[in-house]
Order: sequence, then structure tokens, then C-alpha cells
Amino acid sequence: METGSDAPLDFIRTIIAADVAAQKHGGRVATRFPPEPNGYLHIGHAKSICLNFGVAAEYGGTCNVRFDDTNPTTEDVEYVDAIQADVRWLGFDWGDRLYYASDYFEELYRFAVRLIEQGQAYVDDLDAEAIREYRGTLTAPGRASPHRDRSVADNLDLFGRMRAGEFPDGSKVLRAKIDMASGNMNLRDPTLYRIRRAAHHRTGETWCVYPMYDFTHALSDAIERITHSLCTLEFEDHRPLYDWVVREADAPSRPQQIEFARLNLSYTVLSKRKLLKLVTDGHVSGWDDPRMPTLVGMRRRGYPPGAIRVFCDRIGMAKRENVVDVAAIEHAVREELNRTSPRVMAVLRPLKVVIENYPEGQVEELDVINNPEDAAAGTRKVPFSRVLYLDRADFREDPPKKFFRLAPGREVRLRCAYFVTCVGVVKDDQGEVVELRCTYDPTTRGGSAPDGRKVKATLHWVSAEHALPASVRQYDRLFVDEHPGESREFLEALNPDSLEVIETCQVEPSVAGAVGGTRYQFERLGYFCVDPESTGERLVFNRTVSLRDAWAKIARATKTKTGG
RNA sequence: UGGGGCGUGGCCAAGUGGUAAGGCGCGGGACUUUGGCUCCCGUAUUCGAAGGUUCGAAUCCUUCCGCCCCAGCCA
Repeated sequence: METGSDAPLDFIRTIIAADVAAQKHGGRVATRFPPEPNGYLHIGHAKSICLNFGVAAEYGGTCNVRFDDTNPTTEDVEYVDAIQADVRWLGFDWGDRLYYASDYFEELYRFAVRLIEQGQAYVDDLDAEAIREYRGTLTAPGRASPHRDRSVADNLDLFGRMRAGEFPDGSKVLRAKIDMASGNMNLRDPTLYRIRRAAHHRTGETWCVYPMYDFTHALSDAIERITHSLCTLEFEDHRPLYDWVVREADAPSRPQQIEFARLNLSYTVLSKRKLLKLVTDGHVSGWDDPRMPTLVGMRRRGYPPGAIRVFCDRIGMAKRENVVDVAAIEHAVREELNRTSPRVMAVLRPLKVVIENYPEGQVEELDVINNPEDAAAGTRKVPFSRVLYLDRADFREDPPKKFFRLAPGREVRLRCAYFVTCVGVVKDDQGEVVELRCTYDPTTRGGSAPDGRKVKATLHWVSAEHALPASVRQYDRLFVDEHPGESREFLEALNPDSLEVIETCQVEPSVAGAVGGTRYQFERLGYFCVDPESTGERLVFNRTVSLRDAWAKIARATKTKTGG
């Protein structure tokens, strides 16, 4: 089996490799990704998707996509469409193996009838509250429902009438007859079917009884001849029930459930309930808000799918509770973007600079390198003229130690252009610097001095008359707590500064007409992606992730040292 | 003695009786027309704790401690 890597196998791949070697399931590997269409996919799902599709690919098997759509009251087509788009975007292909648990409803119903006939399932008239009371507690055994010993004939009749719609919602359920005294709560006669009059997004009004997860999932896996059913840890004590269902229903195959630890990310929330709340309460603009850990959010933010896959590979697979540092995914994103993003110059907060000895009205088209990591990316022309914009952050009238950007009397390089020296500072009535006067050295065209002299800084710039105005949205972590929800309500840990909109940006003209989704590196600033809301009139960029910033680190360290 | 899991560096994570991989982060250095990238170097005498077995233990045994999950007609 070619895995293309000499990395050690994780525990799941170890099991599967052994199963393949032992010819279990005939040496076949079949996995599935089984989302419930009641929310958008997030980075935690990506871990599962990469696992299931990855394993299938590595062992010459298949991976199905199957919607676990057994609860019509919370599910919606909006989600089934979005989920498919996300899996595809992530880079995986399920071929023609797209399934819905709802497609199995008739078959599932027959399995339920079989269990009834075998005396292993019964119709219970207890209401939800009574069932809970009868179930007992974690330390006390449960009691049998008074209807537990109904005859097979009665159960068959009742179950048929449940399906026929003779009983109101909630009035009856079908339960498995297992063990009311089991230490495993899942085995205390779990509910198999409930009555629910709700329009299902695929089956409409055809059914008024819907099967429960444990019953549906196990049998769906078996119907699809799944060999390895990979899920998260919280289903570990469902495994005995999973096994019970496929065995007692005499399902067409016996898949093996294996559980792994779900992904947690620092400064991030990954529960459907919390993500839904962020959306419905308007703390973010939607599921695709670039601050969201959803795949749609990450896509809009500019994260490349390949980086997400690399991240999922790197975090490993184990059963131990984990919180992965959000810096790890940012690293993977930078890694890919560094390799692939064309560089461009953009000034966030413009500071006007006049090159005093540069001829008025002259414009030069300078050759600027597109990507130093990729020679094939070539160069582009960028206009240079007498009036430029630099970023305000690149000038200090009174430069602190180790600040080696522009300052009065100082010479720096303008990237791929000329060396310039600051010869004057213009201030407004408030004493704020509004303009810099510089001179340039015509012999340094392209950015190097014939006499070999060096400068300590290279700055990005744009030509004032040629630059395009743009808005830039800079994102920071959505939560200020490393583990939101741990020490206080998660909403209280929301970062008030998670979104900074800068309307003053000036971008070099080569980006004109860039369409939504286009990625760039703004030199010295970070990776940015054209937002879908961007128009020909008004460019809008999302900052995907900043560049690593050694100066920021020094500045921060100095600040704290001086107690500032 | 309810049941089921898990404890290896700040965060992930290999290792399954032969003397602690790797990644992220962090610190230092080299290089540099991005304070980016890249490249070096450093970062657990120790594997939740204590006993025990063994020539030898993170790996085997015992006891203890800690953390997570389960009482939906959710998945």
C-alpha cells in the first residue's frame, strides 16, 4: 500500500493495515463520512473527512458520503448542498457514492419488524419523561417498562399503526429489548423509532416515524458494506449497541466501529450549538464569516484547502483529549501561500511621500518580481512616480532602537525601485506628520547601489496617482480565551477587536479586476484574498493571515520591558 | 467497585522490554531587495504518582491520583 510517507501509522491505520493483511472483509476497505445536515462543516469535520477519504485512498478502498438525515426537525437542504460543496472544495471525490440514510427508511423499517418478530423490540406507551424515570441513573439500574412484555403480535400491530399515523407524536416509541440493568445506559432498552410529524427534506410527508441514530447508523453502514466505521470518542459506549444492532438484525455485513478524539482548537469554538448561536445571534456575519472555523468561513478567509489537509495530517490521530494550537493551522496556511501566492504591494495607512529630485510628471514602469519562491512566476510592471505612498508604520520621526525603517536623514530601499533618503517632514497644525520629503538616488534603479552600499530596510510602496483604493478587513481570533467556555460563558470571551476594517488602503494597479477568491501576498504585510463582495468599483480584501513579524515581536518585548 | 475511555516537553504526537522520532511554539545564530522564506543550533536524564519484576521499563505487574464521555422520543 503506497502511503507516500514514512511517517508512523496512527492507531486506526495500524488496525486497518492489519485487517487488510489478514484479509478481513476480503481485504477490502470501505469508509464513509456521515454528516447530519443540520449545520455547516467545520475544521473538526475536516479531520474526519481527511481521515475517512485518506484511509480509503491509501488502502485502495472507497469512501462514501452519507447524510445521516433521520431528524427532520433540525435538518435542511441548505445544509446538504453546503456540505457537499465543502467536501468537494476540500479536495475529495465520492464518485457516485452519495447516500442518504433516508433512502434506507423502508429497509430500516423491515429490520425493525424483524427485531420485533424476534422478540427483541417492543412498542412502549411511556412518555419521554416516564422513560427517563424508568431508565434509572448512572449508579442505579433501570426498571422494565410495563409494556416491555407485549406479545410479538401486539408489537407488530402497534408498530404498523405507528407508521400508519394512528397515534399522536410522542405517544409511542419502538424500543430495543436489551438490558435495563446495564451499566451502559445505551443498552437500557434504547429507543429505535419515534413518531414525528415533520416534513423531511427528502421524503416529505411519507413518514411519520423516524429511526434513531444508533439503529440507523449501524444498519446504514452495514447496508453500504462499510468495513471501518470511524467516529469520535463520545460514541465509544455506543459501540456495544452498534454491534448489537448489526448482529441481532442480521445485517448484511459487520462493520467495525473505531473511535478517535475529536479536534479542538485553541481560541476557537467547534460545537454546532455554539457556532449556530454565533450566527443566529449576529456575533458574526454568517456561517461564512471569515472568523468562523467553518470550511465556508475558512474558504472566504482565503485558507487554501491543501493547507487544511496538511494541517489534518500533521495533528495526528489518537484517542487522547487534545487542544491543537491555532498557530499550527496558520503555519500550514502560510506554508502553502508562501509557495503559491503572487506578491503585490499595498499600503494600508498611506503616508504621502514626495521624491523632491524626481522629475515632475515622469512615470517609470519598473520590473517587480512576482514570487521569489517561484522563478516561473516572472515579473510585472509597477509604475513609479514623484508622489508615492508608504505605510505610516514604516516611518518614525524618533525611531526607537532596532527600528530600521525610514526616519529623518535615513536611507532605505523601496522594493524593486530606488534607494530614498528622508530629507524633510511636513506636519499639520496638530503636529501630526502628513507628508515626507525624500530624495532618491537615480543610480539605484531596481533596488541596488552600484557602490555596494547597503540599507537596513526595504519598504513596500505604491505610486499615488496610479494606486487603487481598497478596503481591507483584518481578522484576529474570535475569542480572547484560549479555551472559550471553560472559565466563563463562551460569548463573554468574544474578542471585541476580531475585525478591523481599514478603508484607506491603496493597492498597486496590477490587481485591477481581480475576482473574488484571488489570493495575494501584500509584501511585508500578509496574505490577502479578494472577498466575494469586492467589485470593480471598490476592491475588498480579507486578510487570510499575517506574515510572521519579527519587528512586532521586538516592539512587544521592548514595550513590556519598559513597563509600557 | 455504575459503565466506557485517556494520562509522553507550552501545544499536538511517535514509541508497545534495550536506554525519549517528528511537527507547532519558543530562544539563539546565518542568509536576505519582504524584519517574509530558507538554513543551522538549542529546547523532556525523563514518560500522571508510588512501589515491584528485570542486567535493562514510557513500554510488564500492583496500588493510587487526575481528566474526559454516558441518564435525548439529538447525532
